[in-house]
Amino acid sequence: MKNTSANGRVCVSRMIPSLVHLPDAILSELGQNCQIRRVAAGQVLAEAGDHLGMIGFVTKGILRMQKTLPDGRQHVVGLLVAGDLFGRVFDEPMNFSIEAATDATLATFRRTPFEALLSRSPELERLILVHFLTEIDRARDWMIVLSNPRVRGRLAGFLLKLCTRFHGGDTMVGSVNGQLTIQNPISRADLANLLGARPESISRAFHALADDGILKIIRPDLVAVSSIEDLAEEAGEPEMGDKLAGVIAHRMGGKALY
Amino acid sequence: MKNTSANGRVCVSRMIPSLVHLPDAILSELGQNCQIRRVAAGQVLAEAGDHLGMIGFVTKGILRMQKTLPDGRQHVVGLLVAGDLFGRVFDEPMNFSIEAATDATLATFRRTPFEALLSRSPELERLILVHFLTEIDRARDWMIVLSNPRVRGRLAGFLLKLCTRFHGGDTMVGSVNGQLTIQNPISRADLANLLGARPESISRAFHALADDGILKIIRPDLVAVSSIEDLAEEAGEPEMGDKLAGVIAHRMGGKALY
DNA sequence: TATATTCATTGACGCAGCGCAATGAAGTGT
DNA sequence: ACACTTCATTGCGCTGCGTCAATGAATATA
Repeated sequence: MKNTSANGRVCVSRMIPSLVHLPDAILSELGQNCQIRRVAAGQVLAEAGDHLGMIGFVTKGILRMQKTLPDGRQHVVGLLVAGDLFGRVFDEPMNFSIEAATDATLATFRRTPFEALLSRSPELERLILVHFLTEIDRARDWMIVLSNPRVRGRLAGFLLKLCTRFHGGDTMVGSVNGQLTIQNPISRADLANLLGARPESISRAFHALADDGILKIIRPDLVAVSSIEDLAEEAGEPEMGDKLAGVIAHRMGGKALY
Repeated sequence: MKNTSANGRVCVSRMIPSLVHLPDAILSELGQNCQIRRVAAGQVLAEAGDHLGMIGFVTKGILRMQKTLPDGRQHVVGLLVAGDLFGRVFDEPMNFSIEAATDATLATFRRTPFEALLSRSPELERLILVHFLTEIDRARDWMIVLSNPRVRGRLAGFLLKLCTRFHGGDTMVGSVNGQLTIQNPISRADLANLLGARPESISRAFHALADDGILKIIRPDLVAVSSIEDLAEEAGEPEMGDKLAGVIAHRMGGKALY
């Protein structure tokens, strides 16, 4: 299950592109502690309350952070995709459990050596700091999406987010017959937990959007968006529609949107 | 309006207790860039999209981070209380506007010197990093509260949060006749934007909790909690009730809960 | 003191979404 | 080919909350 790379340099900079500008010495040291780990969909990586002894970067697949509430509700507070980072840099226990939403590949580091390295490398610490800063903004952006009073609106907001942040290997954002296609990487149940709704409501919301001509449901996990502007309008972020429409118009093939 | 402290050491460590353990040299340097600023309730400190040229610590009062949506909805993504930090450490524009929810006092630093100091002081950078780590967890915790499908539940969750995080000078958490009293520092309208509801629903939720005997409404901004356990139950976090009940039982006078 | 303004509250009504339940569709194992 | 499991979809009744509107209470302004 675990597979330590022979060459730290290759391991780290290839698996985690965001680290590529770090000094060679740091990369090499990181590589010595790096372990590649593959996990299957549904596997639990950490439970809330655990003292997770590692820091992990997602290199492939999608993880979900969630909390199971006493009343049985399960709520997803965020998804982790390639390039994202999880685990606690310091001593506190995890506040949320982490599970693999799809088959995934991780690059993990034991916490203690990683923290030591963090203390010695201002570059790495700065990089991690910036990472968490953007993570805060993402969380708050996500709160805005979740604040939409209608399930339809939240779903539309999520689909827009798929187009921007969650594109890439797992979430295919493609183009068929000139139409934008979005592949949803997670199940209806996960989506329901993510959007604060029930699976039935998610299903109804999808078909409501389809009835309004905003998208076409090709498969349960694949939709073709007829009008990105209408989708953004439904999400309550019309300006995002114009921005995306421009980007998509100039995009060919599988290149990332942003 | 602005008032530069003569003695940096006093300014910084007195205004921002969390910095007290920093080396004297750093504190002194911080103090040279520190400006104390008082803002009145309702004042706008920054708009979304602004390149705010400063880093600010809240020393008194409450700020709210919010976004005005194209459809007119206004959503509060978080409150900032004494000890909290706002502004962008690096170059990106603000994603949210910041307004004073109450009269407030801030300790502000010009961004560029602050960043330079950050680069030279691993201690400060570590402190900031840890701060943002806890901020992420708070945002996600808050998402859990907001995920509660009923307005009553979200309100109960908010009141619990008042007991833990938002205690202190502005949010009086007191004890009258053996009952826990909670003073709500923000208006019904703000609360509605914070909890994703309308002011009328907030009002109804308060009175519904009162009808169920969970709390008594003394004034619109002051409630006496009859049973912290019931409140936690309503919020969907019964274990939090037990924890708080224990803490409150051992608490006398105005000492902070946590 | 009288008036205006802001905020909290309460009522009436309609609708969106939840809960439960049944059906359909697709994949898995024997 | 079969049952079995998992997931998506659809129907229906119920309820919480949004919406619109009016009233009350408290503070500010003249």
